[in-house]
Amino acid sequence: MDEQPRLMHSHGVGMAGHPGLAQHMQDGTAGTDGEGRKQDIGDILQQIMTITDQSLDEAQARKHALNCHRMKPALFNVLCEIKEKTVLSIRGAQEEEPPDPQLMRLDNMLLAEGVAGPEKGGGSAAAAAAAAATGGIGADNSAEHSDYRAKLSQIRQIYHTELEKYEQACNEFTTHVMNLLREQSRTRPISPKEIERMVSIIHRKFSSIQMQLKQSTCEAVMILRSRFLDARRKRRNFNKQATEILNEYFYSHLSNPYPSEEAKEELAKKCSITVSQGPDLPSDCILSLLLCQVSNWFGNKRIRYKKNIGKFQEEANMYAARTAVSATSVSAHGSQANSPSTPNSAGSAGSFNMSNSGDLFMSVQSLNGDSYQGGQVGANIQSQVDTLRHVISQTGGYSDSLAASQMYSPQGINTNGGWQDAPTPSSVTSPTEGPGSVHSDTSN
DNA sequence: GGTAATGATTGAGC
DNA sequence: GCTCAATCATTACC
Repeated sequence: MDEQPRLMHSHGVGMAGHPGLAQHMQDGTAGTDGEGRKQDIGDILQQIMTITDQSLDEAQARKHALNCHRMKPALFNVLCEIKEKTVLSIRGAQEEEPPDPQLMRLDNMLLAEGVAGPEKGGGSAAAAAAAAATGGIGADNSAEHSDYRAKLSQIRQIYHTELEKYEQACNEFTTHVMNLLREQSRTRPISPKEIERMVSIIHRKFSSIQMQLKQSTCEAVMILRSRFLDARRKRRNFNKQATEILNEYFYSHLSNPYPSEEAKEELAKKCSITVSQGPDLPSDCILSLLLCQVSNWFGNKRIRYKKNIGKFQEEANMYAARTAVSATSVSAHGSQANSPSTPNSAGSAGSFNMSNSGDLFMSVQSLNGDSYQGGQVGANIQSQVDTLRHVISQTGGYSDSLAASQMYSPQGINTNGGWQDAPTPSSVTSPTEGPGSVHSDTSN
């Protein structure tokens, strides 16, 4: 063994910091040749101090030599003594810490957003809500929805990749440190508890890194969310088709442009509002948003129409004419008996007047006995009645005295500024009401 | 850039 | 809870 002589004749190292070792030397446990032993110990310590500077093979050999050194037990005892003293200072640091509330919050959020935990279309509700809010009536929302999901999925992927990396690195490092400590336990006193403690320290360090990752991920999700959800005011105009459908309904129900929940739903579907939603979407949430859009539209329309009827006249004419045409075709193919206000009626209504109009409404009611939502026939009749009202009001042949103009302009709007036909059955009154009063043909 | 149109929001009233 | 009215904020058009 070449190492032995080198160990024995290395330069000395001061022992001032190791009184325990001096004690060993004094009490003769390390031999009788005090100076020589001192030199030995100095050499050993020097070897230990410089071991990291050496190559791996060299260090390995040196380590082996040190382990086999006859002074090793003495050094080990000294180290044990030192440890006895220092271990007191680190005692108490082993108490288990309660779970970090911030970490719990982050975990919960990531779980709620679908970033952490099993992938089940997490965040799709938010995406759908965002898409519905921003895209609104039209086909764009599904695109936005998928865009949101794609980005969320990207975040999720990055998060999991990084998390995996951290965990792997943590495990590797822990294993490495454990091996190192076990190895070192041959030359210095290391208890399994200490190894355990070291492992927990490493885990804490890595978990703090993980927390940073979680925090960054949460921030990314929040930014993504806000970009979609805060865009609620970033409105988009409904597409032309949707607007036409809504307008058609509005002008064909001008006397009572208050669609019921079912009608709104129907309109939403008609307008292709139905979001192309995944199987995991909460449809009730989407539906309520879409219905809200329809309600908003009608609310805006009613007010704006009422405020400036003249401005909407042309539009009203157009839709009225369109409805009349469609009603004609419907009645041509349908039962005449069921359509008292078919275009034929309209044609004969060249001499349409208010009283007739009132009678007509009553007959419509007696026929249908329901609101416009009551059924297809009722809806057709209602549309035709409203159309007739409008067409009549627009025909120049009528004198100013003709109440039709009062009916249409503003259509069904009472002196209080509201549509006279409150959607309550009680609003259906005697046909002998005064001129200008519009009987509710759409009583709910 | 100015302006009209329009979807959304808000607060009051019922 | 719904509607109205006012308003905001954005878009579309010139």
